[in-house]
Amino acid sequence: MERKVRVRFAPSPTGALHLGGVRTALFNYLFARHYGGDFLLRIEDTDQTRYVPGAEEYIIESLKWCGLQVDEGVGVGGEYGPYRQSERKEIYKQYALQLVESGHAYYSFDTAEELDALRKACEERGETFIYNAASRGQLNNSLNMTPAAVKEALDSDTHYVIRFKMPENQDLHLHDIIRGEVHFNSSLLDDKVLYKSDGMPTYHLANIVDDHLMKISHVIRGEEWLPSLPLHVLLYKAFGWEDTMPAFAHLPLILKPVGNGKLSKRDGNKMGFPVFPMEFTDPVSGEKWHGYKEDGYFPEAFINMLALLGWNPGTEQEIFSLQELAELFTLEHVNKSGARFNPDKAKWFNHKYLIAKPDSEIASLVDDLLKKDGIDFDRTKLEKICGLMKERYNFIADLYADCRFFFVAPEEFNEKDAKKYWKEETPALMQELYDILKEIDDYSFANTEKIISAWITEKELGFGKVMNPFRVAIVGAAKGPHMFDVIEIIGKEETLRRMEKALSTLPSSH
RNA sequence: GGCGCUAUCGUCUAGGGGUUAGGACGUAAGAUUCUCAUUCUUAAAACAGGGGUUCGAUUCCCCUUAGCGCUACCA
Repeated sequence: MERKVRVRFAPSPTGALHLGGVRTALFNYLFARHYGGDFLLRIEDTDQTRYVPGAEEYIIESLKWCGLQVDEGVGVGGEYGPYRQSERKEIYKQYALQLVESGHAYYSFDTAEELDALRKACEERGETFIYNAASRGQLNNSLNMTPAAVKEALDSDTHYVIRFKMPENQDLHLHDIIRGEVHFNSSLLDDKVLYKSDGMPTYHLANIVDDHLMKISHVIRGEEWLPSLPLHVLLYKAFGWEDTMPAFAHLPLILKPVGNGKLSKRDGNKMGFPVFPMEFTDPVSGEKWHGYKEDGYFPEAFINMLALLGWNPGTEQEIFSLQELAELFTLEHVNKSGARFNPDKAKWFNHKYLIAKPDSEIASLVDDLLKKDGIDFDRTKLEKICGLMKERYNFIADLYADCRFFFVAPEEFNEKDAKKYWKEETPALMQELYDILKEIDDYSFANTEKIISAWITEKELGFGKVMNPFRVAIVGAAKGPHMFDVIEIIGKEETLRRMEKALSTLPSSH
């Protein structure tokens, strides 16, 4: 049976989308692109208590920044909408009722408090309370009531939920594309709530109904859902949708760089790397979180890094465009074990993308920063600077910070470097160099190099003795590219001005 | 506790019944440059443990251990 590939990313708008979520979205996107299918975005907002205003917009913006184009769903539309679960309330109720009628589900009138007490009591006895065939006969539900009593309870104001009637002692051999066969026994599973007393479905019901209705062919989601797989498969069976049930693939989790557990929101601000694609401020707590975007990561680098977390191409290539990833991506190369996130490698990816960018593009990014600082700088020279300097940095902001001396004369000289290179004989030497520089009009690398090298050689001065203090005078510190490059860019006038300042500021003798 | 998943350098991973177990990040050393970086070279660094199966297991099976996940009227 050839079915059109249709996959969905179905986040819950309970806050910002974190790394793991973005990766799930990415894998779904790549899978869809690889097989020429559809990538849908569905918002699973069935828990009104955890709803965070702005989260949905954040998710959409993040996907956009990452370049993951949604084909169908919230914000895009499509023929299977609405794609926001809160707008599909009536649909779920109808399906929940259908399950009750077919005997696959039942009404449960137990209160949360009663159940909590039961769980606690069992725990104290060292037992595990499971709401299933073993216990449902003693509990307050429609299975133990006459039809009339059920009707009466339903008609009154009594709160109720609808639970799935988990079959007894069924061995389930389920298939996961990534993990192969996974085995469960239904006796250890519980009668999960499908329909809540507030009239909303739980994830389990809404998920199955929507995936069915939206003709989803493959469910690619995080490993945290693997324990729910038997319930979901049983739900498909109960509805009689087995033939069109999607295939399942459970992705390995992304773990903290250090310590135990999966990556969480908290790690971001604490460990010095973002966990969110973009900056996010919690509207309730006011807490602000870093984002990859604002921290200076290129979306391509961010995506590339994420793609290699749990997937590999089977070759030694590491740098891929989104396009290439889509061509190469298959679920066969996704691995099973959780991956520790490595912030250093994330920076390295950004470095790779930075140096691969044309100088003109970097220049325009740096120009934005210059404008912010109110500096107007020659664009051709700026491009040259970027070409000269980009190899050294991971981020544009760092490059800019280190290139400031090109744009503005150093306000002061690095004390350590000045002390190291500005020796007793230096002022005289620099004065001599200044006089030579003053006579030169062509400040091209080739010309200044020719003249100054000749002078150094002739006087047997040694390059270090001249170039190091010269650098301190011009750059302000012992860093930066080749000096002839530097003065070619800043030009004669500025070179002489900086020399004058150094000669008048730095000690004339020790 | 119960259930499930997982297990190759510090980290991400390739590989796979016989290999010098490969790459990348990071780390260290050396080389180079007028400085700082870059770059280049090199190095250290792994098959969790125990049983099987086999002529031969890191690879296949079992157990143990460890890690992770789930165990809500959250997703």
